[in-house]
Amino acid sequence: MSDTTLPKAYDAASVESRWYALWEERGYFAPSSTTPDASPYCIMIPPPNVTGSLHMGHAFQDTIMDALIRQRRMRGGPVLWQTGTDHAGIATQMVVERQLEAEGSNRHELGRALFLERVWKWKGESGGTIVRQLRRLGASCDWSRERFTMDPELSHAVREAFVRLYNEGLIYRGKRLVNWDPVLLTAVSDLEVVSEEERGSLWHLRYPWAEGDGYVVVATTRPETMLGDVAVAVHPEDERHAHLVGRELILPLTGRRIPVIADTHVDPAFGTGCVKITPAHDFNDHEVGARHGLPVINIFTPDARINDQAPEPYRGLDRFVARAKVVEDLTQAGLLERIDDHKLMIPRGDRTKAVLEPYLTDQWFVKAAPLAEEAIRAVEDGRIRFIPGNWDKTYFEWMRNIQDWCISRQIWWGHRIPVWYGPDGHPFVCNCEEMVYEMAAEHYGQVVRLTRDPDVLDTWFSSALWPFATLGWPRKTPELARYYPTDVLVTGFDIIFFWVARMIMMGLKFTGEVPFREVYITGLVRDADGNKMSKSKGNILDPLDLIDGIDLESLVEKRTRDMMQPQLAAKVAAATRAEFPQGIPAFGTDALRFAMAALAVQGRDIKLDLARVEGYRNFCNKLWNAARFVLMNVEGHALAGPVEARTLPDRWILSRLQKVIAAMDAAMERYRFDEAAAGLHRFLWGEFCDWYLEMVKPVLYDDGLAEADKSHTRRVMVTVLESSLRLLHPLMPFITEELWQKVAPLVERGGATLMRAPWPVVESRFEDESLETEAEFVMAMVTAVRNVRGEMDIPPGRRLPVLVSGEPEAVAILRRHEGLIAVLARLEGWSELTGEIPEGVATAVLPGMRIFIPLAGIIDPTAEIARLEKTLQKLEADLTRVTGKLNNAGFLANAKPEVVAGEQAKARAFTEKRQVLEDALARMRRLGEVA
RNA sequence: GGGCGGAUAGCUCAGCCGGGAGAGCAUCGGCCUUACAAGCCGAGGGUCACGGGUUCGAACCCUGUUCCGCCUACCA
Repeated sequence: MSDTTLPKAYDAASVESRWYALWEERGYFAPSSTTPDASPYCIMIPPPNVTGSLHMGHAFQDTIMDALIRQRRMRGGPVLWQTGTDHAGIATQMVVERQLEAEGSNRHELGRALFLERVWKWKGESGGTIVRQLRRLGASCDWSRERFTMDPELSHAVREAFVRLYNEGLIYRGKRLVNWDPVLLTAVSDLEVVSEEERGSLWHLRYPWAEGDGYVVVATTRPETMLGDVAVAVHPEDERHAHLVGRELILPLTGRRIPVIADTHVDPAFGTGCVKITPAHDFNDHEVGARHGLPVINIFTPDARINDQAPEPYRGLDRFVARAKVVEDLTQAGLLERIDDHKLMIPRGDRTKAVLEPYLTDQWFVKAAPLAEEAIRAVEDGRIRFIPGNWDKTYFEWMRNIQDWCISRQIWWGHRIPVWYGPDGHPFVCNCEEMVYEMAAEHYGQVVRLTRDPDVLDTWFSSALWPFATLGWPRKTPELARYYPTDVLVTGFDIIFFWVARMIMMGLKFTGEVPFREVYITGLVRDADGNKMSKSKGNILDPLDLIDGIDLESLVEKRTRDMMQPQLAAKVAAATRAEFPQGIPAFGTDALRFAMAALAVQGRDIKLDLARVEGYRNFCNKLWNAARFVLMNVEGHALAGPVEARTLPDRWILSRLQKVIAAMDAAMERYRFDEAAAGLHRFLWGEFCDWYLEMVKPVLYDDGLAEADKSHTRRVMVTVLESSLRLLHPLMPFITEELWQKVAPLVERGGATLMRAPWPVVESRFEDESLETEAEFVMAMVTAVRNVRGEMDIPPGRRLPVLVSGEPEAVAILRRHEGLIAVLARLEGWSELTGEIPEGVATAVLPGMRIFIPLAGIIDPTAEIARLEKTLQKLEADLTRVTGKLNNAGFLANAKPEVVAGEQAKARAFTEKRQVLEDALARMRRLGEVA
């Protein structure tokens, strides 16, 4: 097969497999600059979970990042797409713990060191998956700079950040109520709590007076916590209860005397207006207790069993068992007033789904408010811009009410907190383990044993440093100087608080600058029904399965494997069989990427429509065949020198190309990837293929035409294709590279890779507005004839003669391009109408021109009458609307002059067209009667 | 409770600064026209959720309502 011959159909798999490895091998992903004064451009990838695998959200966001990166790279500046992975503390630890459980072991049996060894081993085994998948997407990130959040360099940055914040008093340790996961046995931050409404009960309990008869009724959704009650509160202005304040109650089951206190926290309108106060197990109660100097009685063990603070019968019981027993015992004692059904928000851990408990423990916190101040300002004054813009409201809302951030986790996989305690518990905080002993020796005047804090840091603490830590911070590296602040962050709204806000706080704190100038917030990728994709729903799609295709059985097996809730497997399997009876065909990476871009509408989630992906696979094939056509038609021919457009098609397509380049630039600038994709699709398919290549055929196939003229057309044809490939490359890297390698050398543009070819720029000398108008008229003429042909069911092969009459300019255009029009409309010939309109013609009307197609003998008068009536009907509606406007004095007085003129022109054209159609209709009716 | 977003063709979605409602898919009709049947040429299909307002003119601006989604919040 020669260089310029392509297979008949595009085969994504064979093309894609060739290019990525070569790009990577040759170092094309690393920053380099072809244009010395071009400014640097940098995007930090949101590091995916190192042991995770690629999902649709990654495919979506990575496509967008890669498109931005590839475009900027082609523009010539140094471009860095910093990549890497995250250690995902809790998630990864849980996976390994589950493995141990399956082996009948657990992490405590193994011990910390061996357990960590085991996690590292798991990271080594499964850690390659997601980066391999990222490569399949064509992501052109700089693998030579790949980072992992637990790399020594990054760990050093994490410790450094901790030490600096600690020394400034922005990190502190304190005994606080935190959200406690009794399954995982660790504290989690507010953000890791997912609260959802669940059905529960509201128990109304009677607390008897210590002195005298009677009781107070309090309501609770967690009766077991009454064992830790220390007071009952009423609102200070609640007249019903004012006289009770200061009296004492006997807390049932414990016998403890507890006071009635007054606090504004109580909502007098709710329930009885009396609230039980449990400072150790409720965030609000904790504050109330603190205000009133009440004791804090913790009744739970870390795994949420009742501890020894509670009466003997309850000790050791699980919280829910204890709940049942408390309720039963109160019932026995006649102290249960009633039970109401009640909907309430249940806080669960986002990983374990366990019901969390407010729990009193020693934890490390970041004092967030001072950091938030500057972070708020950065968005207010525009140093950081959210796209779409209204996300800043979400950001401000959270930032202005920010709570201190609990950063310590009682797990093992993560950055260990750089704090050591002396024999008396004095903390030594230091980035370096050796130095900390010197610090301690100095403090105590002798060498002492130190114990390191056992906890690790919240994963997001290290993620917050990602933009600068990956560039070498705290060292002052050239990379940091060059690429920081980075240009744009592309991420989902679900991690604005977790990650975006914290990067901004930390970035400003440690570098004095924002970590990125823009934040492009993407929507979520949902399934065809609009549901969030999740393993438990069984509606996950693996991007690679859209790329490579997958048969039904494998898909079912994949979706039902390793399910957290195996009982759902049958349902998932059935749904999968119903949705994909044939499995999923292979669409290829480029088609998937193009679909992602086309669907990337701002501020909206994506419902993934596989038909759309399929459509863009077809687009790949279309492009492939267009290139095939071009190559076939230039093979063996010399191309003319500089581009010189002589013919209407050549001049038209070049002019259109300039507009597409401008539109593409504008769309990418505004992060309107949907517009970018739609614009290229329309141009290449709807204009280049449907019209230009068809218009070129009569030129190339005309034996009477000089070779020199054909040569110019060939040049234009290749030039436009070559430019289009460059424009398309950011969205469809593989097919464009493959084709460009064959096409570009023909116009002396070849190079080692399209990745580093220059980005197209508008050449205004090719723009030609009036020529475009003329071309549009030509196309309208062709369409008009085709329309008649289609409606009349005249075989496409049948050549038709036409008669025209019209304004001289219109006829002149027809005359100038008669050959072209004849081929495209399959005309036998044309002549200007002189005299009467013959009988039995079909009529088409264009601005300034009437076209009559003699169809005597083959025309069906009934069909033509119907066609004309239909056209007329539409026209009448248009005309009524337009004349309505023109008869409106208000419109004439207020509308802009050009709008009025436009309406007047429309009215004239519509009136003229109506006349022609009415005449045609009359003639056809006569013919119908004769027949 | 507060905030944000959505409702446009059968489906998925565009519609920019207010000025003749669009695309892809699906449907219908005709085509193996020598790049492409993963294709070509045509066609049909819309009470722009509903009510009011502003305006000469509203899918678009204002307002109210309904429905759907998401985020957020301390009602025991």
